[in-house]
Order: sequence, then C-alpha cells, then structure tokens
Amino acid sequence: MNESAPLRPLTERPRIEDVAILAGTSAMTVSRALRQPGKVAAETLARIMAAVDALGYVPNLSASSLASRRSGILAVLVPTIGNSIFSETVRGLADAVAAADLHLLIGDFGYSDDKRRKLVRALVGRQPDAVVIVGAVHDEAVRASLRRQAAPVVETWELSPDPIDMIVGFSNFEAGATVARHLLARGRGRCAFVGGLESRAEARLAGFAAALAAAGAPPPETEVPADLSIAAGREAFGRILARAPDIDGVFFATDVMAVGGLLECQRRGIDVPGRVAIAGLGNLEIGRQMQPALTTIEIPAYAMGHRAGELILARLAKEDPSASGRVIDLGFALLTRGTT
Amino acid sequence: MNESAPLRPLTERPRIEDVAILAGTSAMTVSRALRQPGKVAAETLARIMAAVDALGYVPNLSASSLASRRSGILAVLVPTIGNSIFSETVRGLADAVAAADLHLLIGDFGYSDDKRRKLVRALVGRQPDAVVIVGAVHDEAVRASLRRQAAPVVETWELSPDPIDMIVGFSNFEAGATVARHLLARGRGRCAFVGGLESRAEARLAGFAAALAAAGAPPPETEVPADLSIAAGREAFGRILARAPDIDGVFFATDVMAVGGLLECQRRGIDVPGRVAIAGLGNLEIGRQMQPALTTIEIPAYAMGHRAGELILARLAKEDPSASGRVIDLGFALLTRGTT
DNA sequence: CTGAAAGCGCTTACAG
DNA sequence: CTGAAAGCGCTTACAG
Repeated sequence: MNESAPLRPLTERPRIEDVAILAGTSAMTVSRALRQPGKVAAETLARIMAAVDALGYVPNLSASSLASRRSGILAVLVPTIGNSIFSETVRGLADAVAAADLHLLIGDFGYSDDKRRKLVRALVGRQPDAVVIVGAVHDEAVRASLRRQAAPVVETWELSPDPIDMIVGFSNFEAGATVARHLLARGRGRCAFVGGLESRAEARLAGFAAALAAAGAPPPETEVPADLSIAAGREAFGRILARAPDIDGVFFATDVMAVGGLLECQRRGIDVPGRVAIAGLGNLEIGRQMQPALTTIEIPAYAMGHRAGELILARLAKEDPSASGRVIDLGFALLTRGTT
Repeated sequence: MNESAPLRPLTERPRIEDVAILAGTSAMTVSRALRQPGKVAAETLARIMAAVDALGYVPNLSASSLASRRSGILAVLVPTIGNSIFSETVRGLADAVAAADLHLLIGDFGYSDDKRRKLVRALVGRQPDAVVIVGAVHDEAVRASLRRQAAPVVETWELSPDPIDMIVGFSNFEAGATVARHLLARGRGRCAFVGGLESRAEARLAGFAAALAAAGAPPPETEVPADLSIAAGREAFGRILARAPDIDGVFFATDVMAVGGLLECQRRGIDVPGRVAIAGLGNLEIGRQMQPALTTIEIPAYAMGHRAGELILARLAKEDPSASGRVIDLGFALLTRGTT
C-alpha cells in the first residue's frame, strides 16, 4: 500500500493538500504552480495540473485572501444598476482591469446616502483591493472609513477639489452652463431645468442658472421629476408648461427624461425646436435615434471607468502613492442636433 | 500600568482581539456580540460596542468565511449588465434577499460561453452561498462544476426540464408562438423574425415558426442583428424589407430592436400597423412611450429574480433539498397596443 | 453568560 | 527548484 489516497469523503471540495498528495508533492509547490508556473519544474507542473484537473480543484479564495492580504476584489458602488449610462462606466472599468485578476463586486445604493453608508461598511469588510464610486462622496463618515483602509479609492462623474483619494470626472457645472449658453445663442429667453436632487444634477442646474444670469436672462423654472424615466420627463415637462406657458428652452438632466419631453411635445403638437428647444445629457442611443435627434451633452461615461481602472492598476503595481489627491477632468462635448 | 493598550501600529486595521482587549473580554465574546447580541450580557455588550466604535472595527469577512464556511456571497451571472431588463431581474433578486446578509457578486459574461466558463470558475473559488444565472446553462462542464459545489443554483429566463438545481422562467417558445398567432389573427400572412443566436431568442423563433407552420403560413424571414440596439433593429428591418418587400408582420426578440423597426418605418413613411405590424418582447418603457405604443410580450423580469431569491433563502434556511429539480414557470402576457 | 483550544485553507517568509 | 513551519483573523465545538 504505497499509494496514500486522501481519506476525505468525495463530496467535500478538494483542498490544496489533496492536490499535493495526488501529485506527490507539497502544498507549497502546488500553490506556486498555480500562481507562478514558471518557477516550477516542467515535470512537477504537469503532474500538478493533472491532479488539479482530476480533482476539479478550485482554490478557496477566502483562504488565499486571508493569507495574502489581497482580496482580488474591486468594489464598485453605483447609484443604481438599472441605468445603462452607469453600466458604461462599469464596462470601462471592467475592460481596464480585465488582465489583472480583480473581481468587480458591484453594490447598488439606490441613490440613498444611508444605503451607501451600509454598503461601504459591508464592502470594507471584504477587504477590497480598490474601490470605485460613481459620484463624489460628501458624507464625512463614509469618507473617513474609505480613507482608513489602505486601498486606492477613485470617485467618478464629478470633480471635487478634495477627493477621498483620486477622482476622475467632468464638470457638471460647466455642462449646465454650456447648455444654457447654447440655448441663449438659439434665441431662447425663457429656460427651464428638469432634474433631481443629487449632487450632479444640482451642479448642472447651478451652472445652467449661472450662465443664464450672466447673460441677464431670467432664472430657470425648475422641476424635480419623480424618477429618471421617460414618463417622469413627460410629466415634469407638462408641469413646467402649465406653470410657465412661455417657456422656450428646456434642459433635462438626463437624455431619458429629455426623450419624455420630446415625446410629450410631439403628442401635444408642440413644434420642436420651433416653439420649444430641448436638450439632454448623456448621449444615449434613444436620443440619437429620435426624430428629430436630441441635442445633448456627451459625457465620458466609458472613459471615466476605464481611467479609474488604469489609475488603480498603476497604484497597485507601483505602490506609488504620488497619484493621491489627483483630480482628472475628462471633459464633455455639446452635440448639437435637431431639437435645438 | 493596568491598562494594556494594543501594541500594533494604529495604521493597521484592528482585529477582533484588539476589540476584546479594549472591552476587557475575549475574542469569542466579541464575535458573539456582533452576531448574536441577545446571547451576551447587556453590560458586556455595551462595552464591546463602545470598543468597536472607538476602533472603527469592521470584521474581516475573508476570515469569517474561512472559519464559518459561509461566504455571504450570492453570485449572479448575467449576459450583460448594460441591459436594463436583466437589471430588473437583479433588482428582484436583491430585494428578495435584502434581509439576509448576502452580498451580490455580479459577473458579466458578455453573452460569451467561454467568458461564462471562466467566470464560473472564478466565482466558485469565492465559495458563494448561492448562484443565480440569467439563462439556462447548456455547457456540460459548467453544469458539472456548479453541481459539484453544495450551494443552491437557480437558472432563470428559460424553462428546462433538466435544471442544474432549480429554474425560474417562462417559455420563450410559447412567447414566440403567441406573437405568431396574434399576427395571424391580425391578418398578417408574411412574417419575419429579428433576433440573435442565443438560446432564448432561438426558442422564441422556434415557437414563432412553429405557430406559423401550424396555420399553414410560410416560414418567417429571419435576420440576425449586429447587437441588441435600436440601430441594429433599424438595420435588420431594412435588410428584411429589401429581401422581402411584401413582409407585413415583424417580431423582434427584444423591445429595443422593435423600437428601431418602428422608427425606421416612421422615417420611411411606412404605415404601422397598416402596412407592417410590429411586436417586441420585454415591455420596456421606451416601447410603451412610443407613438404608436409597441405591442409586446410582458415577461416576469423582476418576478424571476425575486422568486429565485425566495427559493435560495428557503433552501439556505431549511436545508431543504426537496426543491431541487424544481421548474417554476412564471408565464408571460401579450400586451396588444398600437403597432399591431 | 463566557472563554481556551483547535482549525478553516491558503501564503509568506525562510531555509536548503 | 522544493518544502516545513508559522500565521492570516475569524468561528466552531466544547467546557465550565
């Protein structure tokens, strides 16, 4: 009886030791073979790989995280996974880190600060190797708990002079101002804004209002939509028109709502852009495909995620803390189309 | 010197032992206090909580996973996170398991079987407590590796007589047949189908073709779109019309593409539904808001996720394996609207 | 109600 | 190129 087969029941998952026994080597060497195959003799490697296949061995990542102090997790916090424009950012991030083996652990905080706080606590417990957040974090408790851990943190979609660690975004304020100047240039004297209460929409409104004021135009009518849907855009537009029938230019904080505004105009027989000009933000496909096509602010949704991923990889590789405090402005572009 | 402060540098994350020392108790009791506060004396509990707050202690979940053999992870595999209808399913799932503390680890396999295989390997290493997959898995290697682990697995969005473990879906075949019968009832004799090559779209096409054949109608023209976008729907519709100008009814495998078909008709001045009837699947908001509104198959996107979550919780709670092999059909509904 | 001991399955130094 | 020892930070039984 030279062969010492593992005595554990077959229903249990094999451990590294089981592989080692089957391959006639040690757990150490199996571990090395799996992570740095070049450092193991070819023949040993072959025996180990055969054993891995035979047993269907998959390393227990909880154990390796614990031992190596690297979790392999990239935590991603988004306001909502149901929004395709945020998923562009996630896609950019995933593409950027595809080579490194980091898993994206995606948490959805439903636009709620309270849920975000809980999510951060939960994620910190998983010891993420890095954290990416859609939106800048303004809650001091959350900022502190993210700072406390050593992992790089990238905020996105906004600019802030004081990032937790790094931030990659664009100026929502300038985007709003750019739309206002565009509407003014199109001869619109009575403008409105439709958007929610989170910080990015507020910054767009602030820029929009500032540029109107600078031109001596009246302050914008504003409406807060029920959510970010087409229907909410329709309804908000209807309320604005009821309140201020002379409105001739509307900036919606997102394209989806702007499409609602446009469809509502078409339903009511309101000429766009003859009577009312409409602009959105996001350059989503639906806006591009509408007839007339929607004027919009194109934002670097994919690029922000991709750049965030690159920053993280650089930091993880070089242990280079010099990037900390970095603020990267990726800009935006006004796409003038049929609705203005 | 009675007070023995922890000697570790403050930059390192506190461990349970640090909390125990500060609270004047043992690691065991801290662990218990955090998980089953009712089993710890009120006074001890208060001291522990104060210590937790003072140190900003967050348990290392890699260590607890390893020790408890529960990861707290619910692995979710989706074809793409960029599709809002799949995120409905994820939302349903998240809502169902919100009370239990399970984190959703979402993996995106980009509609690629190869990427899905890798993803499954990676996820299995994280020892998920449960797995939910959008789509049935037909790859035998993947099925085997999911079966090997003890965790419950729920497939969704399809029905299959032989699930890996449990499956919650609807009949894509019947959905296709229902649309065909509806178009026939509307007097359409020359139908077409636009949809991709994955199993769900194929089942819809099979049902669509079968119902046409049963009625003695000619087999459908079919077009495979470049992707699932509005633009792809437009282009596929254009190709169909070029090939078969007498087409009078088109079923698109998803609403987004169907909207493309509708917009293309409007651009070309083709009367819908007078000359061509159009139907989609998904009951997405954009289809509802179009003018005319899109006829569609409403599918239980949210409900499938929610039910999957309930099945998982039941299994996790009762260790009840009787649900295994269960096939749950949540059905669908034809919503007849303006385009047919 | 509380705690000392053992162990979860890996990896990190270190030695050879 | 390979391996024995120690330890990552928790929880599980068990004892009291």
